[in-house]
Amino acid sequence: MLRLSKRVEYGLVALQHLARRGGVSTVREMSDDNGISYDLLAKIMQDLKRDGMICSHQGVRGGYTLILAPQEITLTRVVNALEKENSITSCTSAGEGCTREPDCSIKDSMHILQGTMEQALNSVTLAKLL
Amino acid sequence: MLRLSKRVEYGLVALQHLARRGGVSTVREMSDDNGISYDLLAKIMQDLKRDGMICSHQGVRGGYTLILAPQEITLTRVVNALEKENSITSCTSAGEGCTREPDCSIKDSMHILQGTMEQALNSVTLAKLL
DNA sequence: ATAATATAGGACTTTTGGAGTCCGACTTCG
DNA sequence: CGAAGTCGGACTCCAAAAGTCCTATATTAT
Repeated sequence: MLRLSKRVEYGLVALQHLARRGGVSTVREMSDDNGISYDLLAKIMQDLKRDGMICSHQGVRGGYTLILAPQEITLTRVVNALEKENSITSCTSAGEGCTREPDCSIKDSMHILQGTMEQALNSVTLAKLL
Repeated sequence: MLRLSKRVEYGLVALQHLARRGGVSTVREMSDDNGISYDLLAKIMQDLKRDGMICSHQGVRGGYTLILAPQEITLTRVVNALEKENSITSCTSAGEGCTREPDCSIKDSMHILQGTMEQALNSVTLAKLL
């Protein structure tokens, strides 16, 4: 369907929340404010933290904080942080590879397309979503 | 996963086949040559025909023919012909609508993103895949 | 100390859409 | 007529996404 996953969608909502308010926000606060499953968002925040765009503080008065400038956070980065695969076809996936080998007729074309898409995702930053 | 569906992938392979060879090709010929399920490709060709980019001839010596110039066939058009939905999020879908209404904070942003993606898909034509 | 609040994360179930199959009908040419 | 095509509905199957549940660990306020 060529659709962003809910994980990415929720991740963007949360990042937007952090950027707009500044400082520390808890998962509970963000999930309640935006009608997102708490458990699901909690996992997403962990992934975003692993990437390094936010940091966490455990315990009472804890939560998450944005540590990169919104201009620095591209959609490509968010997608890569929250999804295992992001290749446009199996042809362009390192893990899978083209099933029509060795005579796949569109492999080269798909690599070009892959680049075009990544360029599009790269042109969108969190700053543009505020 | 932000991946093109197999329907679109197979559709592109078939369109490329038609463009390269010219004239009439049967589904059997295209499916055998490219290792694609016959039944699946048959449905795809019907959808491409409904769109108007190819025409069909039934009966013996029948098959499909490309009736538009490769430069005229954009990826957007192929995707629209082969997939019911192509909106980047439910927010940007006419049929679904945003579930975080009426206070969805990313709806506007997603429409911008939607435009960016369509622009990327529009920049790729069948002519570039030959 | 301890209770409350928060993240960390494994394991699981449910839901959904894509992918693929099967079968019967209709059409056309030789 | 019969072979070779497209046409199209109605399925099954499967993997990935989406969502849930539960326990552990860390931190702070009292």
